[in-house]
Amino acid sequence: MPRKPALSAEPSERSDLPEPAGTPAPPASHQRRKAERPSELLDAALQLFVEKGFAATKTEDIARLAGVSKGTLYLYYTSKEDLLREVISQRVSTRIAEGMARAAAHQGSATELMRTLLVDWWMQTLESDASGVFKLVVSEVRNFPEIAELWFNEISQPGSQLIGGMVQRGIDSGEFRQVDVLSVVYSIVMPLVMLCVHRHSLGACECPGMGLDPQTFIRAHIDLVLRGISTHPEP
Amino acid sequence: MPRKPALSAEPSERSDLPEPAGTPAPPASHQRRKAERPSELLDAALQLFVEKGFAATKTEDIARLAGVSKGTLYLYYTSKEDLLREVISQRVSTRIAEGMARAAAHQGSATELMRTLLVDWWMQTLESDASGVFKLVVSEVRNFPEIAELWFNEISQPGSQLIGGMVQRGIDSGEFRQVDVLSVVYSIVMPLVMLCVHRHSLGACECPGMGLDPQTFIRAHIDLVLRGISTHPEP
Amino acid sequence: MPRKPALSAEPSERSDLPEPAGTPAPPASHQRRKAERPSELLDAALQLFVEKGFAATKTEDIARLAGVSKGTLYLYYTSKEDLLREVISQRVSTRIAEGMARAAAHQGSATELMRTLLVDWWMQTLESDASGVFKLVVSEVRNFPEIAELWFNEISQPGSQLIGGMVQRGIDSGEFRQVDVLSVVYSIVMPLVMLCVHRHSLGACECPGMGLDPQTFIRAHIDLVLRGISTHPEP
Amino acid sequence: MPRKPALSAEPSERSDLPEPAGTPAPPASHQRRKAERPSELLDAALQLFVEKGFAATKTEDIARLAGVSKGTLYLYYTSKEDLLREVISQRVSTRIAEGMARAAAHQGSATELMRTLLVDWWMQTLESDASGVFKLVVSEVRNFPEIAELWFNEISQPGSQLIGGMVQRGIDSGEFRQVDVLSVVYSIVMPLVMLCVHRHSLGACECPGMGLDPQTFIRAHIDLVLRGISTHPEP
DNA sequence: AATGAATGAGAATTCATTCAT
DNA sequence: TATGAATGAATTCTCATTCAT
Repeated sequence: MPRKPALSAEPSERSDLPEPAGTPAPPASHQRRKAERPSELLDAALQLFVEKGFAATKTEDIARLAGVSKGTLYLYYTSKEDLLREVISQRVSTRIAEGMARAAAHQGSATELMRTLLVDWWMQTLESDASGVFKLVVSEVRNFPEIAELWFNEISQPGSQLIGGMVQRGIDSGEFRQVDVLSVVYSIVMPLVMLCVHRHSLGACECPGMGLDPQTFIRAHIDLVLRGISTHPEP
Repeated sequence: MPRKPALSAEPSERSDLPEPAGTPAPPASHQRRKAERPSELLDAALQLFVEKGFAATKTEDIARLAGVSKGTLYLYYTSKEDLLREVISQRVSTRIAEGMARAAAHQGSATELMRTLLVDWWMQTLESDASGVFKLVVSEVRNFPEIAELWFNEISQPGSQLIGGMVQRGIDSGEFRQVDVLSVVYSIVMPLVMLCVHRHSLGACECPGMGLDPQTFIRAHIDLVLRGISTHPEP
Repeated sequence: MPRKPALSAEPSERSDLPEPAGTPAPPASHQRRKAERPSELLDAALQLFVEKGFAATKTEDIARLAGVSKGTLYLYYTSKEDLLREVISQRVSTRIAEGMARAAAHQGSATELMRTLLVDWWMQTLESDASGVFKLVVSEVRNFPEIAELWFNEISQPGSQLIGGMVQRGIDSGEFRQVDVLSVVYSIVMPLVMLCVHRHSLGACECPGMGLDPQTFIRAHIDLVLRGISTHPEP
Repeated sequence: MPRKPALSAEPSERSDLPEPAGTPAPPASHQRRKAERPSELLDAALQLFVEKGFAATKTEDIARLAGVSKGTLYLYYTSKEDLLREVISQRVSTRIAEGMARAAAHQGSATELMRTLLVDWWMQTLESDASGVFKLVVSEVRNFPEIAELWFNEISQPGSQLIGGMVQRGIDSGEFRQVDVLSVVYSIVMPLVMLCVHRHSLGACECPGMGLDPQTFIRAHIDLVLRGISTHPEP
């Protein structure tokens, strides 16, 4: 029933824009649409679920936002809940994989790795749609136990391993003190997760805001933690 | 038919009966009930709103949990949304006031003040029902702009002032470096807010959990920050 | 890029090429299929309508059961209701014609004719798909007045004439008493119709069943009636 | 929100008219209605299910026919299917019990008993709403296995026992030949069930009809069977 | 002719709110 | 005040039918 979405969350998605002449015609619109629908629906669903919450989102609005009719949604997903599941598991997993690849490829010091990787990764995440998933999960887990499972298996656990691995590397190399790894991971991650959550809740309101830009905050936060665990804190 | 205008949750609600002058008159049991109804309804509403979210909570469930009938709820609150408003503004404000009083009374160093006050306050908050309000606000602000207002005026702003004041005190006294106060406030608060949010979302699931107890985390987190801003970090 | 229209499983679909003149050209297998489509659709529709009822049957299921796609169904029938009409009028009429032919050809006594013809005819009907039509008509006439017309003109009336004719023959020959012909016809037919209906309703359930095989029942029933109207009942 | 004026199909319902003075007021309308609702809904549901079939009946129509709103139906029955179940088990069981009581009380011959009891019972059944249940069951069993169970346990089995008992009584007393009891039961019952089914399907159409009145048919049918199994058939 | 993606009217069910008691 | 039966707008999901390919 649900079509396996099958395509990336990547950009350059959906050009209704006229193709440069000479380019072979795009695949027959019928077929092309079919291939893109699932992803378009997922985008629409994510946006609305994050903004309004699952229960307050109408399937018809998702469909309209994706540019299709009510019925079409059910050609690709069996239910609103199915859509919720897919939205969550599709949008973060790939990002985690990317992070792991980058960490594995890194040559320099743990401190350096963390400073660049964490800042980059979280900045990109924060600015992408994926950041909304954090708010969504936080808001809805208790209503859908299945989400908790998804979260731990596909996101929390691999994520902890990724960051914990970097901390451990620093301990082993003598850069960091003999801290409790897991505790540090949470100290690092929680404010950043919160930043994502914030962006889609209070941060999305007219109101004052927290008065500093995210990049500055992320950088400062990472520095703070690194200084906290470093064996040679810079003055 | 004009709805009773959503009176406050305060006791001594509208006794048209003249109190016997001077006599404290222990309230008759059903009188007492009557006086407590609003608060019981608020407790029930908070619990369910936090657990299921606003849209997914049924007014009937709130009423049942508070031990009254559906209709009764509407004698005290004009609508489900009214209940949401009240729930949010009632449960955190008092706690903030307490914190400010305690901070004002403190004599010793800023470091000392922060270490004790923040740990105590957040531990108590985390363990009380009030912690749920954080999750509730995070989940629902975007649907109810009014909540954002409540939040900033009654919670965020006074809270920032409380903590920012302590940081500033430390800077003035030379205990802390010349850091950006607001940035530090956020570094302090965000993980703690997140802890509250977490407790009512992923933390409420069966799943592994974050592996460390809250008190330890709070203490470690405050220490980390203090070390980060201190002019004389302990080794 | 127009997708090759996903042709049916059949090869060499659709030859626009002129057939070699003069050659009788045994119908290409796909030609045969094409010719049989309507009948296959009717079979599928009958089966599902009888089993689930008209309203609860999905056109897509009919199409699938007939081995074609949803759209194809509409190339042969204008609507689901059209299919219902056709299903009813096609499957019983032929059987009635057969019965009339056989009755006309018969030489012996009315008793003998009825004993053989009725038993044979109803056994064959009961075991064929046609038996389902009785259940279908019974279940759906009230929703489709048109069906009532079909029923009376094409089935009920000719059928009554067929059986009534045999009874009258027996009265005329002195084999039967001066009974009311129509009344006898109904006494004969109703249990047999009921047998068909039963086969497709309660008789199709797991449950105990009526404990006697149809042939025995039919035989016994006919005997009972014949004995009832006979001028010389066998002891 | 306009209150449904709540008039039932019943006459003299809802008397805004002044009650005759001195008459004790009818039970509080609120309460009285609550007590009658389930039965009114069942009546409405039976009528529509029998006429249109389960799938083609709209819950809203049932509600309207019962004089209530859509939502009210769900205060009494959990679903349309629940209504179907109840409709079937409530309307025939009582009639069977009545029949059994009467049979048990009978003193005279089996022949006499059957002639009077069967004719009476089936005439009453045929003319009551209960007759519709037969059509309903026949049309819907295959979609709802649960109905088959209900049918066998609450209707078919006790019914067979009731009639079979009478036949057996006649055999024991020498009135009837040594026939196969069950077979006779079916010969008796099937045309009568069919009569009920017929009344709510083809019999409800404008069309010619079967040309004889039910009472005559029932009488003739019973006579026919009795003559068929009697040891001393009257000429 | 055949396909199957898309549509949208329609049906079952839920739930905030009202109001007679 | 308190109750809970009743309401009906709103929401999810289905399915007959259409139509571009």
